[in-house]
Amino acid sequence: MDLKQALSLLKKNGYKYTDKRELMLNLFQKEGRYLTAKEILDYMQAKFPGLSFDTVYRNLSLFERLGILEGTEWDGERRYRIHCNKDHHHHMICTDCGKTKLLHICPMNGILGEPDDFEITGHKFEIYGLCAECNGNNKATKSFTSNR
Amino acid sequence: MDLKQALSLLKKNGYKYTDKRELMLNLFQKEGRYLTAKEILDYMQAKFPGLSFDTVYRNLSLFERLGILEGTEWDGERRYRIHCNKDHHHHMICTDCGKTKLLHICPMNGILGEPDDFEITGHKFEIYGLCAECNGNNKATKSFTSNR
DNA sequence: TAGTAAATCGTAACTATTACGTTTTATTAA
DNA sequence: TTAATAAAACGTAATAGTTACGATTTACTA
Repeated sequence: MDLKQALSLLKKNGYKYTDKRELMLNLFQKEGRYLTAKEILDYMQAKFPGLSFDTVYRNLSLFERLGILEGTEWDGERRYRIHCNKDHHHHMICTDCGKTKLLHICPMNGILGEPDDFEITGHKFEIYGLCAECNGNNKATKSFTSNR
Repeated sequence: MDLKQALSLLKKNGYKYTDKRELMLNLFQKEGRYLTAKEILDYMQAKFPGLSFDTVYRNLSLFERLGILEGTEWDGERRYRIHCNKDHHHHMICTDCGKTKLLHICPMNGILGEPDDFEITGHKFEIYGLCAECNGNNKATKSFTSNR
């Protein structure tokens, strides 16, 4: 998912293209990792000091609904990243910085037939850990690339 | 995990056996499904009107630490169930009532070797859906078995 | 360029969870 | 059996993440 696709998705569904949304999408594009609402707000307030959580959360859920972002949760906090354009995939996730590695395996392939007394609506497979940078306690690598 | 095991685990680690803990463990034992802190509090306040969230949460985290309970999260809420004594397992979970089915497959077996630039610390594989009872919108089945 | 529907602001409310000083209670040992 | 004490629970407040809402601003359209 790149900005052009996101833009046309917004337009197609009758949503407006604002400078806040542009900055937010740019951030996700640039980082390509899972971010928390707080991280997003902090980053965006550098450019838009008055930006509120309402705007961040509203857009996060809109973008997720449109398939621009994909979300998950760990350590009791919801996180989002730009949607990978792959058909169906899972992630290996660094729980420290949110960076991901694509997994090319889906455990659902090993589930033989749906049990007749249970209607499957979804599944989750994620591997958690520490990427090389975070494992080395290199705190500097956790900041936004734009701040380097 | 049954009550006797839980009891000896508490004793062995120097924790007290109180009537609140007994009721709480009984509830998990009897239900055998994922419960939220709120559900637990509601149930227990029938017997102990003054029971506080502090007690519920404190014991939940203690029981999880001791391996008496196992926890997960969905719909933005943390949930716990009595620990299955199986070695390593995953669950198919009814997101409506919290009932589970044991899965005898672990996707980690399909991961060939650990990538050298990522230290794996954990993983999560859960299948979500609706059990037969909840799928039939039979709301009555969602109450505690003790209240039937 | 005016109208309007959506987005944002500023802030409050809500929910889940954690924290803490005080009181009560289970356990241990005299 | 009782006294000592360490843990548990109570009552309540604080915190964190998220959602909600009326008023204002802004992007889009006709």
